[in-house]
Amino acid sequence: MTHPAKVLRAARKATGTSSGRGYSSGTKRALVQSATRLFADHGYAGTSLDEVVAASRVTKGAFYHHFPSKLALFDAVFTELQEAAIRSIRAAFDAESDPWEQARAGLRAYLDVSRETEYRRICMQEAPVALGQEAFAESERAASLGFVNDAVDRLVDDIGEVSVDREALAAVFYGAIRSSAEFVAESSDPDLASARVAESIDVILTGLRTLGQLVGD
Amino acid sequence: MTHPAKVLRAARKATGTSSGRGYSSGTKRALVQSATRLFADHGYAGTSLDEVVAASRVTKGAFYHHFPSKLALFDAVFTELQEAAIRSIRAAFDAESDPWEQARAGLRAYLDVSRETEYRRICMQEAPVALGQEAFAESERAASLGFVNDAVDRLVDDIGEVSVDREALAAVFYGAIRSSAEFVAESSDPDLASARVAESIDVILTGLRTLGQLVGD
DNA sequence: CGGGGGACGTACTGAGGGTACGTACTTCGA
DNA sequence: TCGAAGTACGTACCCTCAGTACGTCCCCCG
Repeated sequence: MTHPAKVLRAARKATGTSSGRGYSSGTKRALVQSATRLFADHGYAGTSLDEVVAASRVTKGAFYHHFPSKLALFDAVFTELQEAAIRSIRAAFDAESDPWEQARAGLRAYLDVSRETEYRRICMQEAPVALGQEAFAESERAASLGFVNDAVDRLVDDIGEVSVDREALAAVFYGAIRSSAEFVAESSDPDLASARVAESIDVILTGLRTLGQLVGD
Repeated sequence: MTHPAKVLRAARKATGTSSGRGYSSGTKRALVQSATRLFADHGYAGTSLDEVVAASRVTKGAFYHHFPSKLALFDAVFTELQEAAIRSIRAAFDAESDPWEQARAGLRAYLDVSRETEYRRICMQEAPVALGQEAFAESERAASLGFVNDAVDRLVDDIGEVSVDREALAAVFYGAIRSSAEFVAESSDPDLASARVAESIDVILTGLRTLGQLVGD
C-alpha cells in the first residue's frame, strides 16, 4: 500500500511549506500553524486534536511523533506568539532613549501586538489556565512584565525625589496596560480606543512627574 | 431495594445541611460547595463530575437533576462568589461619602476579597475561559467594573478642570486593581504587599489630584 | 545492499461529559 | 384515603477525545 502521507509530504516539499526555523519537518510547522488558528478561535479546551491534525492534513500518529502531548503543542504555539511579541516590543523600546518616550513607545507597541486576536486569546486568556498560573507567571516575568519593570525603574529614577515602591508600581502599571489592551480589543474603533487609553496613561504619568517636580523643588 | 440516597437524605436533614437560601434541596447546596473547593483547587477542566458527585455523596443522576451541565454548575459557583464579593465591596463603598475615601475603601475591600483563593482562581482566572469572554465581560461590567466606573466618575468630577476620558481611565484603573490583587496574592506577606500596592495607587491618585489643582488655579 | 532510525499511519484503550430510563418518596385533589 | 402526577434521585449506557501500541515506509550510512 502506498501511504497517503508520501504524496502529501512530496506536495508540501514542492510548495516550500516544509521550510521553517529549526523545525525538523514541515509537518511540525503545519501543526503549530493550524493549532494557532484553532486555539485562537475555539480556545484550548474547545479544540480537539482530531481537528488540529485534520487541518494539518496529518494523523494523530504524526502529531505524537512531534509533540508529547496536547499541552506541549499549546506551549509551542504560546511560546512562538510570545517571542514574536517580545521582539516587536523590544524594537520599539530600544528605538527610544528618553525613559518617558520609551514608556510611550513600549505601550504603543504592546497595544498594537494585542490587537491581534491570536495574541490576546492565546497568550492573555488561555495560557494562564492551560499552562497553569505558576508556569505562566514565570514566562510573564521574563517577558512583558520585564519591560514594565525596566520602564518603571527608569521612570522612578527620572522622577527622583518622591519615594515609591517600584515593584508594586510596576505591578499596577502592568495591570493597567493589560486592561488597556482588552479595552482596545473590545472597542469598535480600535485606533480611537488605543489613543484614548494611551492618553489616560499619559495623564497618569504626567501626574507622577508633576508630583516629583513639586517635591523636588 | 432500599436506595442508599434515602438514608443519606435523612442524615443531611438531621444535621441541618439541607438549609440554604432557596435551593430546592441540600443536595444542590452540597454540590455547589464541593465544586467551589474542587474548582478552586484543580480548575474547571481539571475537575471531573465524578469527583464532584463523590465529594457531595451523590450520583451523576442526582447532579443532572439539579444542573443541566457541568458549565451550569460552574456558573452557579461563580455567581455565588461574585455576589458575595459585590456585597462586601458595596458595603465598604457605601460606608464612605468622600469620593477619594470611597475609592480607597473600595480598593481595600477588593484586595481583601481577592485574598481568597477561591475568588481569584474561579472568578478571575477560570471564569473568562470557562464561561467565555463574552459572558464574563458582561457580568464584569455589572459587577466590579461598575464600581470602578462610579468611582472614577466621582473622582474626575472632583478634579474638575483637567479633561480625561472617563471610560478609558476606568479601564486603566480596573486593570491596575486586578493586577494589584495578583501581586498581593503571589506575595509571601500579603498584608505588606496590600499596603504597598494601595500606596502606589494612592500616589497615582494624588498625582492626578495635584494635576487638577494646578490646572484649576 | 541491508539494517537501523526517523517519520509517519492505524487500531485500540480509558476517562469523562452527557443521556435514557427506571425507581423511590412526596404531595395533592377527589 | 387512595391513586396520580411530580420531584428527587440511581444505574447503565453512549460518544467524544486524549493518549498508547504497534506496524509500515523511507532514507541514509556503512
